[in-house]
Amino acid sequence: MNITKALADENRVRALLALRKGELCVCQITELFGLAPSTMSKHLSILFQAGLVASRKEGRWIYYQLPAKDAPVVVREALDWIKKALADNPHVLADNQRLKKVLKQDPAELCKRQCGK
Amino acid sequence: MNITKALADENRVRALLALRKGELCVCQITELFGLAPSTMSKHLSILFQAGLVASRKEGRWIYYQLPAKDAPVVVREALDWIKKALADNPHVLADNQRLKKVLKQDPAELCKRQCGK
DNA sequence: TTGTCATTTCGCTGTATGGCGAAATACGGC
DNA sequence: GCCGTATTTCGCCATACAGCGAAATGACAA
Repeated sequence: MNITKALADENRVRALLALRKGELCVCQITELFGLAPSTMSKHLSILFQAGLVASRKEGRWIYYQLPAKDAPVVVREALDWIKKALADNPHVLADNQRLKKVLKQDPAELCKRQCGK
Repeated sequence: MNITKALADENRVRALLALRKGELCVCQITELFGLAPSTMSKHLSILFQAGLVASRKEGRWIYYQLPAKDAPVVVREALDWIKKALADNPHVLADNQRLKKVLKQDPAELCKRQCGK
């Protein structure tokens, strides 16, 4: 039930799909969706509690990523389903495009800009 | 997204699992969960709009059932996932027991009792 | 047609949740 | 230690949604 509730919000699902290509720092995800850092943080925490993402600390940055292969079957199948179900969703496709641009920027500068807001 | 939202509510998921063994009339499902008929009706309508259940009219009764084999892949996989993920959920197991008792009763009498309330 | 009964729709209430900004926390650099 | 910065937590507001009962709808029976 944790999982289904976590998947009920569009932004959270889109965040999961954005992580397909590899881990992202919080400020990158925040930039990608244009939400407030506090909002994105809460979303990520909900995904984390559901076991749908893992996180890794590196200095001041926290990177979120999809869980490893040894994650529970239920989790992996949920993620597989989400990917298949929404791969051609227009929002997700647009996210892919915007993600490329975000990745081209220096994470440090992204973060600084967001703190300035 | 319709689907994930529909699966976000515990009563709706449990209703889906209750339909595994075969179709049920609205009053049977209502009896099973002890909710008001109007509440159960809304839940079923949400599941229906997500394509997660089908319905069949027989006289005054409306029977809900899991969708047929020709349902979209996304729907079938979502249902498979739900079944696997919650098969050993205590609520679901208890539902199974209560469902047996409900099925032993005459549907007509169930309905009559609920309207009386 | 009138009545009865199963289901849905409507109007309402209380709670859950997404959103933000401000304050708190955590961590590297000075 | 103290400052700057990334992230989270907290307090608040607006909206979404589950729940109910009452009224509306649809369908058989008399």
